[in-house]
Amino acid sequence: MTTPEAARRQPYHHGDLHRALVSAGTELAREGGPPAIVLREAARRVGVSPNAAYRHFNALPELVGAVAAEALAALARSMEAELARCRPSGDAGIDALSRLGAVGRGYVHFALSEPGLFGTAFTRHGADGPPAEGPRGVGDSGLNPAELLGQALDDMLAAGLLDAEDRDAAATQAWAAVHGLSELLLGPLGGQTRSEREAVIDACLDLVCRGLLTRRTPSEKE
Amino acid sequence: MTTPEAARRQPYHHGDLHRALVSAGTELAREGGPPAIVLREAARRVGVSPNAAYRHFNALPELVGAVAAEALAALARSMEAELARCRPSGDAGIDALSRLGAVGRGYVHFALSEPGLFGTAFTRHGADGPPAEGPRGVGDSGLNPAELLGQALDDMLAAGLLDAEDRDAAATQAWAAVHGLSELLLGPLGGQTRSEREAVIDACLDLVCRGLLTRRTPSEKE
DNA sequence: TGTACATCAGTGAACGCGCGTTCACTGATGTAC
DNA sequence: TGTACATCAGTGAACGCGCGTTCACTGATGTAC
Repeated sequence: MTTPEAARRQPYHHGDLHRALVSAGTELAREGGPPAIVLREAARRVGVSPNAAYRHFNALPELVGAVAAEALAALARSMEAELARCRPSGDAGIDALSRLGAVGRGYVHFALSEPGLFGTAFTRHGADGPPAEGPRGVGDSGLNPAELLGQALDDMLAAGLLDAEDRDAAATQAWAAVHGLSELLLGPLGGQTRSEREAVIDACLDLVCRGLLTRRTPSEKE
Repeated sequence: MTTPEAARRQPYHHGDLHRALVSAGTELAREGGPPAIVLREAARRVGVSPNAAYRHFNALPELVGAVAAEALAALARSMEAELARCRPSGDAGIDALSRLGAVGRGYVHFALSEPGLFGTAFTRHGADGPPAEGPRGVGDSGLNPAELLGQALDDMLAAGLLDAEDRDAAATQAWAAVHGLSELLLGPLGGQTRSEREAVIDACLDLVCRGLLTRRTPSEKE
């Protein structure tokens, strides 16, 4: 009476092929970085013919763009996870600094644990198409990585540790430091032990904090 | 009597095909980064059949490795050019800091002016083969980029601006900062004017210097 | 409640492309005698 | 000074591969009446 289970395993309509293809593409990116995002292989993994993808994406770059957004979201979640480990100390300044450090650690840890996705998040060959509908690349907090950093810097502003006019420059410099450290640890500086890496990360975050703090205009030191 | 010029334009033996292929590969990398380094296209540009390359390279990754060394050398030369603009002030400390800044500026300027080569210099998929014969990736001074940075840090040591025990960490942190800034300016922070970029670069180098200087153990402040 | 039909979401086959690499070969070079 | 011959550095043709993309198509869905 009933159709054999084996025969109905693959219904003609997939249901949510768009999402499935993005997931498969994300898995490919995780395994081999941006160049591994291949339309035919994504379709193969989903169990669908290659051309079916063209119902959901105009062309490959659009899929790559969607995967990049997914990678950015994963990065944001890694930063949020590190932020969640911060315990309030009662001192606004100490808390702001520890949150800034958490943001940076979450960033570098993500790069080290998911190098393929990390590379994809900042690929320069994503979808040059539409500017995306709705928020993209955001974590559970609804903020993307850049916004999470911005929030930490706002905390420092509120705590009086940073001048408002230095905020944007501080964002660039902090981002550059953790991004460069990530790339270096994945490349020319690879092959360190876990504890060596943690020490290097801490030292780097420390340098950024000291650099930001010593920028304060002397007249405002309290 | 003489063979027509047109007929002898392409002698059977090229003369220095190895070097010619590396040059062509470098040009490809300049135009499109690591993925643009394609054996067949390099041979095409040199005017030779694709398989001729196999007299000089075991396989593609070996050519990529040779191009990466070329890219590192170009990076070293950019750093040397910036170093050459430093004029001695008479004060060893000021000179050391200005040389450190020059190293960093040369690095970032190279990334911005030759993004394809910059990406190739640090590609993680070079020749996994022999460890290279003789010095590779060195500039006119005979030093590679990492060694040029090391030299600048040694100057700071000599000037009493840096503790010996902090040297290696300082190298990592300075490298990370300029490397990350380079990637950011080429990617998510692209589209700035020339003067905006220079200001960002100066601010970033400034942060690194202040971060390094404030690390000195208080007891040794003179 | 039933049915015709527009629309949607897939399939199967094929296209042209450029790639890395290998085969058997040939033209040029240089060295021993 | 001349010549045989080993060696070197190229050629031409072909291989198999996997890719992005397009074509005409068909099976499933849902809606108007």
